[in-house]
Amino acid sequence: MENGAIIENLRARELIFQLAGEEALVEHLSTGSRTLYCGFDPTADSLHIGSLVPLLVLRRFQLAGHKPIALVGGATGLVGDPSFKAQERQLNTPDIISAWVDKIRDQVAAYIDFDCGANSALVVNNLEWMADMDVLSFLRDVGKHFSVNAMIQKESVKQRIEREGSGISFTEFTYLILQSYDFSKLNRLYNCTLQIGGSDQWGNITGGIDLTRRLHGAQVYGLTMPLVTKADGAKFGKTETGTIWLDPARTSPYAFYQFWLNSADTDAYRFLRYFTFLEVADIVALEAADRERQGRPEAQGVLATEVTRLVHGAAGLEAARRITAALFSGSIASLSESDVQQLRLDGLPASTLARSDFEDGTLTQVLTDSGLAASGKQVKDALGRQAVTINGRPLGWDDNMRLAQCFLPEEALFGRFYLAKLGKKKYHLFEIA
RNA sequence: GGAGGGGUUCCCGAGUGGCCAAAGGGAUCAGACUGUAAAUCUGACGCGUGAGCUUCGGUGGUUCGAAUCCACCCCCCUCCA
Repeated sequence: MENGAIIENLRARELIFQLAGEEALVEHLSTGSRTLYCGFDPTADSLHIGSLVPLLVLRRFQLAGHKPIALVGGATGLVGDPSFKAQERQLNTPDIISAWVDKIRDQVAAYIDFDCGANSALVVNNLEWMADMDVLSFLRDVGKHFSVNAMIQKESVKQRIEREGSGISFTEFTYLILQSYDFSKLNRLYNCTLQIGGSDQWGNITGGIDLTRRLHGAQVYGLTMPLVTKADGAKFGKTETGTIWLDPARTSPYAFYQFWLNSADTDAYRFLRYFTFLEVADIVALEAADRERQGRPEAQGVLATEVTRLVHGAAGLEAARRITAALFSGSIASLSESDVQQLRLDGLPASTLARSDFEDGTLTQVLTDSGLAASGKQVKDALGRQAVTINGRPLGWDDNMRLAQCFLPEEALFGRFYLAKLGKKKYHLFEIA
């Protein structure tokens, strides 16, 4: 791809929300290989799929011949970004943040290429330059360039300032300045001239553009991507089981695959643009083909396949599909013993029980403890609707107290496995020790 | 430091002595319908199979009885100094 075609490409993928310095930026990108960055703050020990969009855009830029820098916010994570947050955030300890930084650095590194010559990627931590800055230098050399009048006008903090019942601490208010300083610093260190981020980062990015000009007289640019939304208005990236994380220890490849497979029709094509490297023309063709056909569209399957491979690799995808095939084909009985064991290794939720555990206790207890159900009430509700099965046999309300009859020895797969199912989509494998 | 407003179950938000496990909405879960969709309808939605148990910032108190009243404390917001 030509250096400059990247903007056109991103536009076709609907990945551009706002551009700072549009024409100049296109010109800038067309005339050489540039350095750009995106920041990722450690707010947990893993990124979630919301961060995938900017991460992949970094890679898109790299594929177009530009040099990406992934910045991990070891310093900014200590402060907390107030942008569009309704409430002040709880501060985490430096120890915790530092541990998170390590994990996120590794995670981020998987999406960009560190060994491709001149435009090899970099990962940096803003603690490198923020740690030794003293308060007075900060206030005199950096803070002096910011107008509080302008800062309180930022849309990102407006609700915190104007809304009755909320507020903002000086700490979080200062976040904008820290992130702005990052940009100017990267501009100095690596001649970084573009910052990208989610649309919520617009205020922080323009702050950095202004500061870089004031500090170094350099013209730099910004680009934001749209916030990922869902057709039904629910928050993207969350499911009943919680957030969809990139870390396979937190969200198994199977769960990850299922998440994408369950995308709404109206979202699937947009997500294909956002989260895959498929050509836009191919996505358009797929959409047209799906429209022609009756029944289930192919888009979700393609989406799940592509994104799972991207994040969890071919092996992760393989595992996810294997489980999906086994569970949704209804042919659990046809699985071999090693298949069943493989399911467990592949990330199907599982736990080990002893026969003696069935002597007393209740089914609701067992299913709740296993994590299959959130509460006994849920199990109770499902039992009343024939929505709980073990190895394919539906259980009723009467079975709740008779645990041993739910797990009959003769019904065990290979003498020791029970696959419990709650509703249509939730499974848990029990192995008898 | 002063004056005022506020902290309710995942979120928003009603509730000012018993009828309150706490309205309503959202989110979520399950069932029907389907395509492992959407929309719609139904049910659940603090915990417990159950009797029952534990909740309304915290601690004490008043009362037969408190989310509701009182005292003190903690936290948040607004204005003043």
